[in-house]
Amino acid sequence: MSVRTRFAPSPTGYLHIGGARTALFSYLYAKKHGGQFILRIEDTDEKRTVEGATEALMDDLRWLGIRWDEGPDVGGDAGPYIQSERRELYHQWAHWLVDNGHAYKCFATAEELAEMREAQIAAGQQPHYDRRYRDTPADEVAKLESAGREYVIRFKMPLDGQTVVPDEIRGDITFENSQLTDYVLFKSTGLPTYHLAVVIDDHFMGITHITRGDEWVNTAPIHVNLYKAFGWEMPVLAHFPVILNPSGKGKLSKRTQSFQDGDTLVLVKTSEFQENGYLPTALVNFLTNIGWAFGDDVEIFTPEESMERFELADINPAAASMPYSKLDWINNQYIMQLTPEALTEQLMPFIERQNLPVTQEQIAVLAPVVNMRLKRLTDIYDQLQFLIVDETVSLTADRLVHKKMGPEAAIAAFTAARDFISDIDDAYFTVEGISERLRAIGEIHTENEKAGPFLGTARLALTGQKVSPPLFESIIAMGRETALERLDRAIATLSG
RNA sequence: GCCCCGUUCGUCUAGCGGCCUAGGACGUAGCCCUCUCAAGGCUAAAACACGGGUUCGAGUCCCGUACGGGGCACCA
Repeated sequence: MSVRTRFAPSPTGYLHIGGARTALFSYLYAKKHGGQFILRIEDTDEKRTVEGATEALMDDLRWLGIRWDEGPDVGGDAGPYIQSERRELYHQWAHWLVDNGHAYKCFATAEELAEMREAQIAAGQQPHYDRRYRDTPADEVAKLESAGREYVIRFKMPLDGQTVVPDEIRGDITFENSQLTDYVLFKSTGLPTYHLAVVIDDHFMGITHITRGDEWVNTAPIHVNLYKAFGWEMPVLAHFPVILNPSGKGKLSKRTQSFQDGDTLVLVKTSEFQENGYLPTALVNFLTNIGWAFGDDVEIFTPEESMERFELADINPAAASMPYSKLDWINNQYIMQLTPEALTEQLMPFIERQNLPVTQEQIAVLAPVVNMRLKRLTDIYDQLQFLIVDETVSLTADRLVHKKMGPEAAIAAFTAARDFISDIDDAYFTVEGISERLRAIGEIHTENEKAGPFLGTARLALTGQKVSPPLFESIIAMGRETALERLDRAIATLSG
């Protein structure tokens, strides 16, 4: 039988980075075995369902390159893939459980339950449902029902003994049944709770491996007992460790927090990563490295490569925090792998978004030399600074004179450079065409015949910055006119 | 509080009883390269939470303690 896994988010907002990793691991595992990866939307909580969230979730998954074989948009033989469209099925099986003695109707009202909890707490007990309707006689139930009383359907959990949850990552986890109670399977609203829906859907969708975050470990005994009650074969279970805040304190927040630099940044929805200049390929690589390792000391790899080795049993069960600085490094590695053309293409939307006065041609000139300077695509803004604002206007003479050159030599060098750039043919106004000569000019006019000092002041004169992208590329990017204008200004400043 | 899970450099991890004087990566520091900044190369500092067992031998197995995380809804 082929492996089938699923990712089953609730449509309550954007894809959380932890959810993205859960989806990714599930996807990798299915694909490693040539199986299917299914997307299912769990919208049984009407109050929390957010309009448009399903589309947003799918967009985020697509952006990451995670493709599902069956799902709400593409369909499939086991559909529908949205739980709210499967009400009949849940209703039918919930009542099957009641009819077969595995579940019962509970007529307790919310106030009644609240009262019960208060009393338990006052008595120093753990608050828990006291199974008050578990053994209500059939005629009594019928009476309550015909009186129009609302009810939920609760599962008859075993009263004693143990339930063993076999987990692919952690091994067998044993729970004392006396610690558990009769959970609600079917709400008075006519919709199932997660526990009922997940078991029914996973069964009828032929899911072979249930993969999910480990916040579900404690409720897994319900699922195990439900499978037993239904007489269905239990899929393999794997609970992934949670991702912690960068500080290592607490679960990565679900709230959208503002993007901060350094260790404190906490990002949530995937599109936030996109907006902040991360490549999906890099993010996927990064995420795969949390809780799982490629092996052989390899850090950079494609999803296809990781698929060959990916095993659920190899996942590290310990919670991990997000190593964001490593994300930046990986992102930079992927940016450097891009061809200049591909990088230019990635960069242009960021230029357009900010409405910067920079052309695609200029980006293309700089792409090959700024790629290793970009941790994030948004770092391009810093690199482009000299094209966006002209800071050379505020330069003073003393800043344009290097101590190894002196004022005379500086003027001579700048003049030579100006004349050269002014006279050169268009065909030679290229990085190759100008670099050798400009370097030579620097060497001639400097004490120790090193080009460094002149190139440093030239950088300042031409970009207005002490730090800039490589000088020759910057000159070509700004164009002859701008370069001459700025050199003239420098010469005037030095002469004045 | 109760129940589950976890604990290797600051962080992500390798390690599945002897190959470990504990390996890699990020980050940090230094050096080299160099037109600045990067990138790249080299080097350095940096960890088996603690206490008991088991064993000829424990980072690796068992128990306890501490700490961390998760869960205790008609939410998922």
